[in-house]
Amino acid sequence: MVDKEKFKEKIVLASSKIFSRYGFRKTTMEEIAAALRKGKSSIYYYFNSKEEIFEAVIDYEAQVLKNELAKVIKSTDDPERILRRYVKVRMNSFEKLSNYYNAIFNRDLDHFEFIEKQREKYDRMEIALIRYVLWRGVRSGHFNLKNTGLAALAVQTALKGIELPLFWQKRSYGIDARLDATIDILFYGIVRK
Amino acid sequence: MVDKEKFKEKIVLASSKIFSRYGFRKTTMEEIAAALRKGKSSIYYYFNSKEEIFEAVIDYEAQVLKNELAKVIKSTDDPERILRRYVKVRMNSFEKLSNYYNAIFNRDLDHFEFIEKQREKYDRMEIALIRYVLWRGVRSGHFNLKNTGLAALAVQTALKGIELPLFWQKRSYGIDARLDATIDILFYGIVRK
DNA sequence: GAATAATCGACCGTTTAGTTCCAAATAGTT
DNA sequence: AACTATTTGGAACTAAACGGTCGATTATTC
Repeated sequence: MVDKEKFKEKIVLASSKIFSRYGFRKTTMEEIAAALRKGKSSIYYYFNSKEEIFEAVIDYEAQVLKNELAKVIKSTDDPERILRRYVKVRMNSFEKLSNYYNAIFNRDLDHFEFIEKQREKYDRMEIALIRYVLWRGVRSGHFNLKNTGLAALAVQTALKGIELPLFWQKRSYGIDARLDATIDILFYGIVRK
Repeated sequence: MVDKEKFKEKIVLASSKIFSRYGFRKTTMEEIAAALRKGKSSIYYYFNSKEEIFEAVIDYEAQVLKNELAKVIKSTDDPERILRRYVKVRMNSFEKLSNYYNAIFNRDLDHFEFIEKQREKYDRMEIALIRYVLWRGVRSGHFNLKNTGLAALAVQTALKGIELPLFWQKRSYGIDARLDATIDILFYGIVRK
């Protein structure tokens, strides 16, 4: 029973890779089982359905992302640099945790209820994080904002706007530079002159 | 009728990308059709089956590879450098033309007759190219070989040996350096001291 | 050696995907 | 405009694939 949980994690890890390569639809239980050197039916001893595995994968990736972002936030750097790093980590993590990313942004998966929940959860978390950064920025005099809650919402909306066109086109060189440029635009309306 | 051929090429181009992303099996006619903004059944006006499209894709990629390699061979560089470039172009092209690559090396596709044909064709072509390079190398005194035909066979066998382990593991940085190192090993038995 | 945990092959019902067919749309010709 | 040839795609067919179940079987634990 201790081992059972451990093996569930193994399944999540393996499935994460396969899902991220082929997507939910094209990934088969047989493949997941084969990756773990088990029979297909054995997998059902640990999870009740493919969907449940996917859900666990999303949860896992969300956790990873949250940890990465939290680490950035904790830094004692100045708020502007933190926000900058926050955006970059967010983008890079999404690249890795592509299932979570697709869950949040892909319309193909709309029919899963837990996806919608996850989206809301993600939004709330992100807004809270951003708000915290902004709040610290205001307190230290780096940022110039009246209502950090509202501002956090606005920043997140802007980030989402940057994000999509960035992912639809080829992930080529110079992505960091472009990211910086876009963040700059965001900043110069925020940073105290 | 002129346009028909043009559109067949469009299908090949589009399918090449999809096949290379998802493989033959996971690629659906619907996806191919959607990529070309056509109904699924319209594709059958141009090709008789999914397999036939795949075959055309392989042929196309083989042609591209052959051209790339031929260009290298034609260079007036010294034979050693040519052979070196040949190997690199070969490896890099394979990365791009992954359908052809998979057709040649993947065991999942063994059941297609035309794959076997393609393999043989590729082998013959490659041996001829290598032999030509070796022959020029011998003539110019760079290489030290009795029977270039036999030597070409040996070199190709060696290349195949390098190739697979190189592809199974992560395509990470330093691949060029490792390639050079491996080629060196091959060379020091060939190049005249 | 019984009891429990874990694995697996065979099977089922449903869905998917390759392919065919045909009618409709479109383009080309006279 | 009428007629023909080319091109398209919706609907239907069929075989295969897939998610999931079940009962039997094999490890493992006590």
